[in-house]
Amino acid sequence: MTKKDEFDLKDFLPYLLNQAAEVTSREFQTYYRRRYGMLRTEWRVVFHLGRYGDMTATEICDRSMTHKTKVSRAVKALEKKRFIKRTVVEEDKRNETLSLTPSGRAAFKDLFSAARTYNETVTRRFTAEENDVLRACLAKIADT
Amino acid sequence: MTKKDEFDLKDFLPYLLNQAAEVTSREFQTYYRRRYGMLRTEWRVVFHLGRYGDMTATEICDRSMTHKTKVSRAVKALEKKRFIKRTVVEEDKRNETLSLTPSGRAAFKDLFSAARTYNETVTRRFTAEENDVLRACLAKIADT
DNA sequence: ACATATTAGTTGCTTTTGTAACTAACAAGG
DNA sequence: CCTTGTTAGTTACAAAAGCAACTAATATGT
Repeated sequence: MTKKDEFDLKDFLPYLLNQAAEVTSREFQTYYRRRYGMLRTEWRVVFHLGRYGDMTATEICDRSMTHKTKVSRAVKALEKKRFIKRTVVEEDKRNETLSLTPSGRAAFKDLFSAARTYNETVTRRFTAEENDVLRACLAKIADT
Repeated sequence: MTKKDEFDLKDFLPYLLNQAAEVTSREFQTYYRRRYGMLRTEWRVVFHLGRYGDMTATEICDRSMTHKTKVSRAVKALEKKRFIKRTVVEEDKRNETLSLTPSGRAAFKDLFSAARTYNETVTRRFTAEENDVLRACLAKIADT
């Protein structure tokens, strides 16, 4: 496949990954954008809080490998839209615990199920084994 | 893997794809950035011209699914850096054929081989079959 | 021939991101 | 205590991307 002189964009992983990521992101973003006016990082923050429970911005940064300024801005925007609230941690006032408001929780539930549905439509295009290989490879590439 | 209530970011393809794309792009961009001060779209334009021969901006847009403003700006930047030149097509003066200058060609050669090398280091982490499945899945997702 | 539509490419303006410098709270050693 | 260092998070400024309106050349229908 990677014969010396035939090396091609179709073989080049950074390119392939970008194209695939772009397509799926664009498709899924219509949900959180249209319905809730969220940006990608905002949706990611909401997902973390909804799926894994309250946590600080730094924890979200670590778990999702997202830069803190991105998360900081997402948190600010989500707060303004009343999807999340912050609580300063008394024991260490540098930390703020983030948690979903009722409407944040409702948005999460909706988007969570939309995410699962969307994911299934993509997943259905491949065999079980292909899906396993795909996810394993992606995970391995991602945590370098 | 996708049991109803265990649905997780590790299963969500848009997320996995983004993380993996981000990692590889970041790693590879050090080459074209440091060595030639190129941006991603600029490198992509150079790759197209070097690998597939002279073509117009629109052809590059179509082949790489990149928006024309991005390509337009990349072309402008590459021209300023003397990596490419434009030639208005006499038969239809709306078109301009893009082609690499000697130094553009040199940069392409260098980056092309860096790309192949980088790609091999990623590829080596998987079996031949895994690589086939991975690329096939990504290609299928990308052309939707 | 002429009004209308299409195509290639650019530009201006806005939104988003990246980088680095900053504040505030805490920790730890002398 | 008090200097020094670290950690959480923000903000200011610059780089990049997206979108929509634009010019210029050509094609098309009447």
